[in-house]
Amino acid sequence: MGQPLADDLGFLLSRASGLVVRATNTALAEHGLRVRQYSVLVLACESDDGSTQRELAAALGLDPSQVVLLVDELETGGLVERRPDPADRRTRLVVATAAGWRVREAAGAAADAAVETPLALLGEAERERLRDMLTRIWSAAAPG
Amino acid sequence: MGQPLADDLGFLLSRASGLVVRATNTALAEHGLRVRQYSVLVLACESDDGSTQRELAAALGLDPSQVVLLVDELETGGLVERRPDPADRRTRLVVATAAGWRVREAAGAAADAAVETPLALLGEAERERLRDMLTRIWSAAAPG
DNA sequence: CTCCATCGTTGACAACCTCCACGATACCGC
DNA sequence: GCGGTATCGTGGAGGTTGTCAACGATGGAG
Repeated sequence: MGQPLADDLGFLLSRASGLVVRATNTALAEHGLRVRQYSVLVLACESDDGSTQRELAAALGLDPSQVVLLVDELETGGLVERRPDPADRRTRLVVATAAGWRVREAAGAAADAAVETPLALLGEAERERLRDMLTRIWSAAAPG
Repeated sequence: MGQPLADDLGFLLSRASGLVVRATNTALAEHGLRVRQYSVLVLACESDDGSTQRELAAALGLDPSQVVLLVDELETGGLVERRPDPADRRTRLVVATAAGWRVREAAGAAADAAVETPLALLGEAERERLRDMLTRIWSAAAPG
């Protein structure tokens, strides 16, 4: 990390991230979700035939043991269910329920609105550029 | 948070942040520091006449109660000291010691090297642009 | 002098991260 | 088939972080 802390990308990254996560968390609280749970729910909605918990962990950058609890909570809330994988009896496929889809939609809107404040100074072109850079940071260090 | 999770800036931000923080943490471990402590140390080095813990908390985006422990640990390690503020007996000015400067320099080099991997795909011009955007995200929501 | 704001500090509690271990299952070489 | 090895989900331990509410001490305004 170079000279002024204000120029350190790692620091700026984590500070901005903390800010956005905090805003999102309070917005999601009305829907009974935290960001992590919401992320899992969204991923579950995205794959029609379900996702392995290992896949979820890899996509989220989390330890698989964390995903267990998140899916537990979502399953308890009836937003997601674990189905047996017909091709591999070790894995459980996580799929969103109808209720999960509804909550995901409402929570997504709330989260979008909440993030609008911190991102207010960025135009759509810049956001796209930011997305691209953040994705490349991930791909530069992730094994896939 | 819009449709695909991979396009969600909040998610991308926290995932990239986690990645970089993890890499930095392991690099700083050799110097007996964690990122948070390192951040405080750098800020302490930046201000000649010392910083209030409240100022540190605001700059870092942390709760003041967290700063207490971080400064405690740095002080125990002899990297930083709390001086009485001649102008205000409530506050304690945090300043880096000579040892603190040395460790900051070595740790900074290690951290720089560690972050190089995840940032490998970004050129210097892009990094500058990223810095600018992250700073604007912060300033859009921070009360200062 | 009184009332109120601010500073550092402490404590409690939840969330998160990291790592290790286990049983169950799959896969590969033979 | 069979045996060794790898992978999956899960659980637990221990440390770090985030959030919030208090407290005593001090400063500042009226």
